[in-house]
Amino acid sequence: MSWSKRRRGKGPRPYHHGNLREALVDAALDLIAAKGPTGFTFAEAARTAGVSPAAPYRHFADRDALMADVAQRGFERLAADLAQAWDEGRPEPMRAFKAVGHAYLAFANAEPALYAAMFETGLPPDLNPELKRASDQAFAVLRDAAEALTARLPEARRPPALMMGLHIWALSHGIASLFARGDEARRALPMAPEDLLEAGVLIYLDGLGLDGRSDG
Amino acid sequence: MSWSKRRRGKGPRPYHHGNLREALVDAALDLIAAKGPTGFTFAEAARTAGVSPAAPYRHFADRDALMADVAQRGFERLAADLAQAWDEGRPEPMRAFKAVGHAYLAFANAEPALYAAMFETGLPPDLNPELKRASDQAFAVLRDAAEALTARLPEARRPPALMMGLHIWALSHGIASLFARGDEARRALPMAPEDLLEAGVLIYLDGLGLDGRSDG
DNA sequence: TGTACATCAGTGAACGCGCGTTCACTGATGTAC
DNA sequence: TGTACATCAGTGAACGCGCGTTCACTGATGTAC
Repeated sequence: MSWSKRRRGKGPRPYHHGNLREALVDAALDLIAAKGPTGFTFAEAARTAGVSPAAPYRHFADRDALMADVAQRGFERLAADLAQAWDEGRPEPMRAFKAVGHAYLAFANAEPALYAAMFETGLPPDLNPELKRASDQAFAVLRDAAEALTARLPEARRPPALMMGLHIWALSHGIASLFARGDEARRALPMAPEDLLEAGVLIYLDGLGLDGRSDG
Repeated sequence: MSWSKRRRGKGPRPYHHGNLREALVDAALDLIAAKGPTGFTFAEAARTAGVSPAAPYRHFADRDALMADVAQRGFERLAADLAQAWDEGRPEPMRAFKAVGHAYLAFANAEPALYAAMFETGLPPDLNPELKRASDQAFAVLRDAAEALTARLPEARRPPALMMGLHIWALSHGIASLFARGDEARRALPMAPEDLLEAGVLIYLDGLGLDGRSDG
């Protein structure tokens, strides 16, 4: 319940809600958390936000539009979290890179509702330009980090940063969606997902000829 | 449409369907392919199978039970495909291991409906014992293959086969669910998903000290 | 080979329900003067 | 400061619809004798 503040007033609800768009997004997040990204209706989101079933149509064309908005916010948040963890490679690229991995899993675990909206709605990722841009922006952090790390390698043995970014994304997403998700579809794992990811990334970096243990 | 044969007769449908359970599973697969794993109702599956909305209750307690059955069949098929690709490491473990990776992606791509039923229903993976067993059985192939490969390494540098199996599964699943899925939620990729996976696995194996190019 | 009967897998009507969406409306707010 | 009015975000009733599930039923099948 950390994503934003909720209305706390106890008096009669005013005729104008004031921020229904945000309230609907919050309602969607609560409902996704409770029943999954496809387990509730547009009317239910309205009810959860405390308005009539017709009210949401002032803000969203339909349920998909609401979900796309939620997914977009998710990618923006993920991009921000990853960028903060990476911090342009400070204080040291290898250490920052590991922080990015942890940030990815932490996001999936802390915000299962957002994560589900981003990856499990079945909506096409380029449904609208804003959604695509937000998604690209999140991936760009991984790609930039990969670029910074591979720059250490002699050009002949330097892998494409795009490919490396995709590998890291796929491994992170695979671990997140199988083992680190915040809902009951999470699979049991005899270790911490973070440790599984870090071990995998270290082995991968070794394979590229980058010493993942170089930061001590 | 490869998963099983369909009724082809054109005459009036007999009172007894004959194999309604199978027909409902087929219907579910068609509907998942068309609308996603949560985009249809129990009644719609009945209609698709050509029976009254009450008929499915003779075979499944509810919609979740039908979906769990579909998922279970999916894991059984995946386990069989992976086992066939691995073929106990023949003719050569490294080559067989790559074949397993390709088989994984081929499955996700060829059977998006099954894949979605397995991983995107939101149902807990241990909803029932048969489902869990089928799922474990599929993973066991990856684990066994990892065990065979790591056995080449001196004991001191030998990673746990369980961990290695999980890494391979997570990377394969990540690539499959982001880039190789058969529906419109697939993300564009500037290369073949198979190549992305193979490159990633090769780098990973290099990192373990296994020469992934050893089979020529 | 024929028949009586048990079993079983379907039917189809029925129920109450919540859905998505539309519509004319109304109450609150902001602003021009 | 007061008032008229445009704008806007909500209401709530209404519609037709398909849902999940239940029920008594019926037609087909298999088997005992």
